[in-house]
Amino acid sequence: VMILRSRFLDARRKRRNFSKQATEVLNEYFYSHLSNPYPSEEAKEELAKKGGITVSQVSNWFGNKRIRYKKNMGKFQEEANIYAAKTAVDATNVVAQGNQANSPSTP
Amino acid sequence: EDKDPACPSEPCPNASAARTFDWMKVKRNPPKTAKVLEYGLLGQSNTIRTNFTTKQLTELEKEFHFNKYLTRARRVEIAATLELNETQVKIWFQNRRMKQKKREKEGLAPAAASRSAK
DNA sequence: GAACTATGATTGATCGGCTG
DNA sequence: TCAGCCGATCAATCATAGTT
Repeated sequence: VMILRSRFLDARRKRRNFSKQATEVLNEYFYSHLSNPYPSEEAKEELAKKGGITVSQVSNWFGNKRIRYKKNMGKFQEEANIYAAKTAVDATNVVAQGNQANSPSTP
Repeated sequence: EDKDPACPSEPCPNASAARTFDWMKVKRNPPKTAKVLEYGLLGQSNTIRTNFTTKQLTELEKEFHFNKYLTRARRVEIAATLELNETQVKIWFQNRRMKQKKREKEGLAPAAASRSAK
């Protein structure tokens, strides 16, 4: 019953941090959709493409981000402000409603 | 550029910056796997994620190769042999199938993957 | 270079929806 | 009506990369 932490055998765990570009794209999406940071499959594919990572990695990133963000919101305030200024689309409630012709403030 | 006056104290429900949305409040129910076993040492339920032993994992993996899906009978058998709940065995197979699918999906599209040549 | 922190991945288990 | 499955997610933990 002791340890047994034989988690060995997982040499596959050779982690590598994402590129600045990938992190940038992911954070932009996360903070611009802070009211509901759950990208659809299509959105994930889009993010994966932009960031040069796999869809699974995008999923892992959001999973980790959401958990860690809510665990310690204060720690992300600064980061939130930085990205909040970049892209602001999201409004209180998610969106949707049938309009889709123009986006108010977006270059 | 001034954002918002930031709210000093209180659960200011209207701060554009740090608002608490519903998804941040989501709480999962603790695992039912909490067994109070023989001893009456309950108190805090063992809301801990079961750690499968290497032996159990090996057997499960072996069975998985034989059958991706289990029959009720087989599940009961395996559960007894490995000293696990039927539910744990069932869930393990479910997760295993998903893992398999994920693997196949990924291992089949490495396509172009060259960022910047370092 | 040890000690601590940030972060990507893994995985047992939960949640909601669908189905036979 | 209900148990099993799927797909997504949670939550805790592992192991490594990056900081201090």
